[in-house]
Amino acid sequence: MRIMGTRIADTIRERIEQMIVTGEFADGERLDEVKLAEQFGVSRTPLREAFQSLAASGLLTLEARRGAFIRHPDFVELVEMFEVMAELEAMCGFRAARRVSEQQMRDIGRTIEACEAAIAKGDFDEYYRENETFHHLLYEASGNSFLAREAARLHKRLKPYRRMQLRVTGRMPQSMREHRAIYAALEKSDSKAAAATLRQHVAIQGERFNDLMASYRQMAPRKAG
Amino acid sequence: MRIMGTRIADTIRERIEQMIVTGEFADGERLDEVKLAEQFGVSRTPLREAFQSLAASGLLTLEARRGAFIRHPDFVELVEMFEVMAELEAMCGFRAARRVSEQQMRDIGRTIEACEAAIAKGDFDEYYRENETFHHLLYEASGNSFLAREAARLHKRLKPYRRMQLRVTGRMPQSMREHRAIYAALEKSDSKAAAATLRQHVAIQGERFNDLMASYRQMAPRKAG
DNA sequence: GTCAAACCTCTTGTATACAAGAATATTGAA
DNA sequence: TTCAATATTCTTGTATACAAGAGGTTTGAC
Repeated sequence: MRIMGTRIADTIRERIEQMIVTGEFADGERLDEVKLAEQFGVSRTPLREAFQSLAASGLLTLEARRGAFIRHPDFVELVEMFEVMAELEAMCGFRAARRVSEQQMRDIGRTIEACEAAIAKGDFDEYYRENETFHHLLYEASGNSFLAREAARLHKRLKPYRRMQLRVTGRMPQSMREHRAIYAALEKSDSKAAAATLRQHVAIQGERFNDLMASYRQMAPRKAG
Repeated sequence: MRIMGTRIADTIRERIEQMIVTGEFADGERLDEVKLAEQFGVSRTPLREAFQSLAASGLLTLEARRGAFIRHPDFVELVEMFEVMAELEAMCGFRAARRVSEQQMRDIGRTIEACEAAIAKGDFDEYYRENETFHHLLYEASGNSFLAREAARLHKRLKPYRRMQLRVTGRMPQSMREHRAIYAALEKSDSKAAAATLRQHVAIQGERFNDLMASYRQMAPRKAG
């Protein structure tokens, strides 16, 4: 990809995006243009461009003549989004099973081990980072760069809520087993198994559904969902 | 969805979007801010906001300090995009087979007939519109509003290229048979059949691959693909 | 005391002015 | 003539000024 010259608007966009995905804003919160501009030491112009861009990615909502709002998806929409995410990841896995290179397999193997090591250490932030790398490697391994970008985009958008899920105890060992199963499926070039395992890994169903719902109510008590 | 007050930026966005998806701009063309602003009778500000929004949707590319460019996907990327589109539509079909309402089935049936009537009349524009409605109804029938939005988004982005495909002769009867098959699968609540037929219907493979490639070379001769 | 209407303030939307980087033309030398 | 360096022009990026709508507040009537 082409290296872009430094535009303030782009910098601002990334900073705000970071703030959003780390859950810095509450649901329904309005992002004050003048306050943020002041805070970043820029004018409203680049800030508004950043808003536009973020809104198009779905990270915030622009309401005409009312402003930019953080609108967490309601519970139903969140489940819908995870449903699509699961399918995109399954699609990546399906294709990756046939196309993944040896180098990519080594990289994926390494992140799996890093995830397990992080859990052993109890370092959740590191687990989180490594897990993210694991999934991004899978997207790339699909061999479909458009698919990889779209998957990464939705992955980012779900970030605050995935984090929420991870807080739930007891899921880690299961998650680790799934990582291993995905790896095995890729190694055997078993497209269907890779897809099915990934779909299972990401999907919100069974116990995980209840876990998510519980965390969700805690995080966004205003909405019924 | 909330009705938004009239913002010039939004209007401009839609007008430019329309121009893009109807293929009004050539590949690599730069969209001149001042010229367009003049043409629309507005200042550069709302125009630039529209650019940001369009860029985020992938309809144009912003290059820092160089401007907004129409960058048609190269052939490989186009095939990748259709691959994802096929999967999204399959996903919609899979879910729709279980969830579609009777009213929705009637609407879908009507668009199928309208498509066939349009072909009989040789009215390609009308066929095109009705076909678009057919697919949008399917997205909605999936029961997953997020999926429906994402599918519609990609559908829009592929619009110029789908049109290209349709010019190829002889595909229409096959396409019509597929519409009927999709309808039948939905009627039987056969998720797998609905998914498979839709995937087949949208995917670029076999003869269709060659057709697309031929049209593509004609449309965008600069790129090798 | 409550409701409604007018007014005021605050925020967003748009236009314009200014700054800075790209692209291009021009000039000079080899 | 060709290449390179510099100057000029043109376009984008950012800041600021201005316009207009939304929300809240105050005032008045019932």
